[in-house]
Amino acid sequence: MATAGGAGRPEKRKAITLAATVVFGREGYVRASMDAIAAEAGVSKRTVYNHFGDKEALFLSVALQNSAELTEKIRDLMAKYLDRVVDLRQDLVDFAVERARAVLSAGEHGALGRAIRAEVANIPADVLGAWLEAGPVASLRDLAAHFEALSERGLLAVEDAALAAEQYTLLTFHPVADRSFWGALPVADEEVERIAAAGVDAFLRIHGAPAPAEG
Amino acid sequence: MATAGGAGRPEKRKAITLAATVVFGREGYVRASMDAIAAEAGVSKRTVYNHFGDKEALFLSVALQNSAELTEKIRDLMAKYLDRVVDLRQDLVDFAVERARAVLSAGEHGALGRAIRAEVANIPADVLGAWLEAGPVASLRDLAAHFEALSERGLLAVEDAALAAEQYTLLTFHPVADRSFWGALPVADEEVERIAAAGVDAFLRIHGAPAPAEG
DNA sequence: GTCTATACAGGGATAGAC
DNA sequence: GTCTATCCCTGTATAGAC
Repeated sequence: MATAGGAGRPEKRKAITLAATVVFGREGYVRASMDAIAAEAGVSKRTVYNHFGDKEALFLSVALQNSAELTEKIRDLMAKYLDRVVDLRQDLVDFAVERARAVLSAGEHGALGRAIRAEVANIPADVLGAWLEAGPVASLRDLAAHFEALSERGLLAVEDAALAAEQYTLLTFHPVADRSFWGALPVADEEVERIAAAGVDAFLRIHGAPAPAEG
Repeated sequence: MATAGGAGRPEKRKAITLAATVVFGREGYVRASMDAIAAEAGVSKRTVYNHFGDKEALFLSVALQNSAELTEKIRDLMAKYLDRVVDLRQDLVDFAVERARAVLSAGEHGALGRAIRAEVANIPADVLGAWLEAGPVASLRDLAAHFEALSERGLLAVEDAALAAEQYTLLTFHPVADRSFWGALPVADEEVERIAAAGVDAFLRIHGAPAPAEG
């Protein structure tokens, strides 16, 4: 018997993964059909089952992969905006805007995250834990590390870096996630920018370094 | 032909509404079956169709009703904690805790909200607008009015009351909503309290009134 | 030996008929 | 209130093709 998640043409496997990400993201877990995923991937349904066993295993597999990819993408954004900071406020705003775009972009990574959140009650606890660890928790830790570094440089006055990272996310990302229902509906670019700016201003009131004495 | 949403024994209608709220909240829209709702209500499936037309109309009907009820409940909590404030910080913390409980309580109102959020892409724009207006938007407006009043009393220093209301919600409610996935998973009481306290502290750093000069 | 194509068994859903 | 028509989905089986 073919092993679920076992071998096969890696090319096909990749096509299935991508198709499943798209279809699960668009339709949600229950509405998505294995027929539609096979069609989207351009392979036969049997091939999907040979590679992934059953629908649930396929979903969980692409969920974990998606989570890791998104974390990597966000890590790149942090490196771009938070490593060599010159204008802290502007960099925090730009990072917020780009992260919201990356996570909540309609067609891409964000959509699957929404499907996972909708199915959370039906996901085994250990898989959910792995998804969290590879995704949101990892990003939070990365951001906390950056805030700690910025604090040591005197650009922030952060006591609890993990708390600060969460509050930055709450103030700059969640308003967009909320308005768009985690990417299901579009949000105008200008609104994302406005939200980011207001969120960063609030964040700096909580955790900003006191202005350096002049003269 | 029986009018969808028309007459019928109001007793039965109420039982169906309650049953639909429970089953949709527990299973989500797609998984919930009209059989299960009829059984939960203790009526025949035919009666359900006579009262509400079809599955989607039933869902949208209970969604709107649930949204309005939850708003009313939160309004009561605001009256309890934010009308006659003596210890502002404590009252803000208590309100945050109780609101999180009310909205995210596993079995009750919160569960249906999660189902609605999961189905947002399949809900007609006008119904979604009505749901928002009766629910989250109304609560935000109520909270902003309270913050304005507190500001006039000198207990807060709020410039933009709507923004302050949103930030309070972001800092005290969203961390719980996020951890519990909008009520799908339990969150320990102590954690809710810890989050509320940390959120209120951050909120007061943004919008708190400067300490009155003593002596 | 993996993939395609198709057909099919079994279950469950909505919605309507009687 | 039961019963049923119709449809769709998952997962398997049965063929043949590269």
